Order: sequence, then structure tokens, then C-alpha cells
Amino acid sequence: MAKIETPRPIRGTQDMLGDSADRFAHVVATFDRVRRLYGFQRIEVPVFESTAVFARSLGESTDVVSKEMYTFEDRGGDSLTLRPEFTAGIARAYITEGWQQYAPLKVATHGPLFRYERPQKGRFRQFHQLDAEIIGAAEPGADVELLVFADQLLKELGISEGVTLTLNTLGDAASRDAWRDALVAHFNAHMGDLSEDSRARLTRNPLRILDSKDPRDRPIADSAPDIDAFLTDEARAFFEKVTQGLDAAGVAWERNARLVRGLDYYRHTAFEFVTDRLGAQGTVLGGGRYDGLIENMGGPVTPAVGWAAGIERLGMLIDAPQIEPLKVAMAVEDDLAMPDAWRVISKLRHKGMSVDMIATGSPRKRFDKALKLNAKVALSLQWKDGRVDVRYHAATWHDDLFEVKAALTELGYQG
RNA sequence: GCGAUCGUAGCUCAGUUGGUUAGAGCGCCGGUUUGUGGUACCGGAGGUCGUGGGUUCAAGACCCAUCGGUCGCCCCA
Repeated sequence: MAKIETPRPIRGTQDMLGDSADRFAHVVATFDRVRRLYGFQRIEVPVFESTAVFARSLGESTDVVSKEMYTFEDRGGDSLTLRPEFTAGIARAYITEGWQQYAPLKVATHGPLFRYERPQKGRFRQFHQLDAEIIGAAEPGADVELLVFADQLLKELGISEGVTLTLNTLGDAASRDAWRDALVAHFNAHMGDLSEDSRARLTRNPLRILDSKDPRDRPIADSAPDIDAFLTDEARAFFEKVTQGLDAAGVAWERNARLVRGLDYYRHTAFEFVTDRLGAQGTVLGGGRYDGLIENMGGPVTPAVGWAAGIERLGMLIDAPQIEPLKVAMAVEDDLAMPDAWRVISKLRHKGMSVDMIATGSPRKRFDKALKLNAKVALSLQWKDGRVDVRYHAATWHDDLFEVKAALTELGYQG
């Protein structure tokens, strides 16, 4: 008989049990609670889409499209892709589902995303994000609301201490183009001193040189011009309204003039909440304004702004969530007591108490195992003189014990 | 795609300059005291030391390859 080989889990996927699953659930629950405070509707969008949805959204980033996405052909020969981000799918839904009628639309969702990457700390091939978007709102107030929402979420998760909001503006299209030209000129003038990677970036994605990690690039990146000198009056006013709003709402922020986005449809505000507690993956929550995206996808000109945050990364930063302990652990110390056990456990659960039962393995050991469940109340069912004998294990009487005892008395059990 | 580092029981890990039959804790299984107690005590099962080659009288340990984990680079929508 050949040994059956168990299929291995896919690289970059996770199985969660216990602490990591509790952290995950707590992050999602907190998000769902806070998002209601800000009037964001829950939406659901598909996990896979036509490849064109993401290819269009990612546009020029051919590397990302060709190497980083999970793309496959279905049986009908259509090219499909597992979503690598939320925004493109939501933008598609906004157009194809006629959601324009609800603009400005505040929506929130969360779920799995897929990117074909080398896993490392806080980086997986199937990972999970929270996502919030405001679509159809051109005013800086939308940016402010989204940022205040994000800030409150991090505060309620208890991780605002080691996390700072870094903020930049990419200006409007005119500002951005002018800045980009100036940066290319600057980097071209220092071409010889740039790292090999950055020399390649110069043609492909010059803005990215600004946040290069290579020490050879730092002096050149640091001396590069900020966007400020290239901002139009409108763009400057927009950014000022955003920062004024944050100040008024009591949200701490830092300007990071090196914070950029590679894609052209990003305009105005770009932001990241960053930490040094996650190794090389410093960004906890990031987003910005993408006024050009929906138009790029064949929809009407539609301003929009949004953010996303990695659930796993947030889960690694929070304190271990307090899990409500089990109320009752019940040891069934004799198989003859099983019918009574089902009667009792059903009664307690229908009264809203959490109960678990130990009724397998050596009868002698069941009581020990029940104690190890660390429930508020431990009780045992034994068989004595032809009937069930109920016993409690408690040092002192307390409310939970009275509650359990009252329920058992209703069923006619003494003890 | 590139680099560093680690793979010993179900889990967390010991294992000396290479030297008899590879260990512990937890978990699992069984036993002990017939008790308002017992999260105890005693015992047992469980390992081709990731896999395949090589060096050696002798390899868990050294060398090579390969697979996997972790971390970093690239990328970051």
C-alpha cells in the first residue's frame, strides 16, 4: 500500500485557529462597528472579475499585471482574475450596477485578496483587507471623513500609539505632470549616482525613486523638489482644506513629501498610516483620491477617494482580544447519564448560556478535562443509585452558579 | 526572479569536538485514590532526525543537491 501523500497548503495561504483567528475576528468586528458610526453601507463584490477590470485599473503597470495577479482562463475561454484589490471591482460595480443614482456613495467591505508574491512578514498570497470608499464626492470633506474614520478605527483597535498618519498631495493632473517632469529632470541630472534599480525606475516609474531604500539613492531623492512649488492654486487649496479638517477633528498627521502613488489616476490626497513594528511592511492602512479611475474604466467622470487596510497586519498589532470565557463546562462521568446530559446541555444553551460537554474518553479523566476548559462554572453528571447526581465545582457561590442551578432545578435536578 | 536563515514526536523545543538503544514539556491513550474532588500522581503509544546523494570505522550533527518554512531585496494596485 503506497503511502497517501497529503496535499500541501498553497504557499502564502494561512490556516487560522485560536489566537490568530480571534485577532482576525476582532479586527473585522471593530471595523464593522465603527463603519456604521460613519454611515458607510456594507457592500459585497465578487472575488473574481474579468481580467480587464484590473488590467484597466492598473494600466501601465505591466509588471504587476503580468507577474503579480492570479489570472486564468475559465472553460469558456474568458480570462478571469482573482481580485488583487477592492477598488477596481467596486468602481466596476458602480458603473455596471447604476450606483451613480446613490452618489455620493459611502461603502465598506472586507474579504480576501490575491497577489502572486513572495510571502514575508505581514505579506501573503491570500490576504485580507478592510476597505472603505466614498464615490462621487469631489470635496476635500470626503477625504477628511475617510481619514477621521480610519483614525478612529485604529484608536478603537488600540494601536494608534505606534502608528502615525503620513500625508501628501499629488495635486491635480496639471500639478502632477509638472512635478513629474521636474523629478525626471532632477534624476536625469544625477543619473550616474543612482542605484541600478533606480536607473531602471527612471523610465518605468520615476516617482518611486523618491521612496527608494537604497542608501545611494537617498541623497538624490532627499534633494529632489517637493510638489509644493508645482501645485496649482486649486490643488493647494484642496490640500489645505484636508489638513485643516484633520486638525479640527483632532487627527494627528505628518507631512511626507516623499509619499507617492505609481498610477496616474491618483490625484490630490495620498496617505498611509505607518508603523515600525511590522518589519519591512510598514503600511497598516493606505489610500488616497483616485478621481481618474472610473473614467479610465469607461464610466462617467467621477471623483472618488478610499482606503484599505490589511486585516492580518492589524491583527498582529493589537493586544490579544479578550475572549468571553465559556460559562459552563459539564463532565459526564458515566455513560448512563448521557440522556440527562443532552437534556441539561440543551436547556442551558437555549437559555443563552455557552456550554461545552466532556463525555468521551476515560470517565475518570472527564472531570479533569472539564476543569481545564476554564469555564465560569464546572459541573459533573454522575450515576448513583439508578439516577443522575449533579455536582458543582466552585470555591464560592456566584451569579453564574446560581443561574445554572436555577435552570437545573427547573428540570428537576437537585444538587 | 534574487539573498540570508532554519527544518528532530501532533505542538514547543533540548541533543556537547561526529561516538552505544535520539530526549523533555504540553497534548493524546491507559491506570491509581469512590471522592462536594483531582487543572493531581503513575504508566504507555507516538520519530526513516524534511527528502536524495556524498564524506567517514561511525552522521540528527560535516559537504552537495532538492523541497518546505521564516525574514529581507525586487514589486507594492
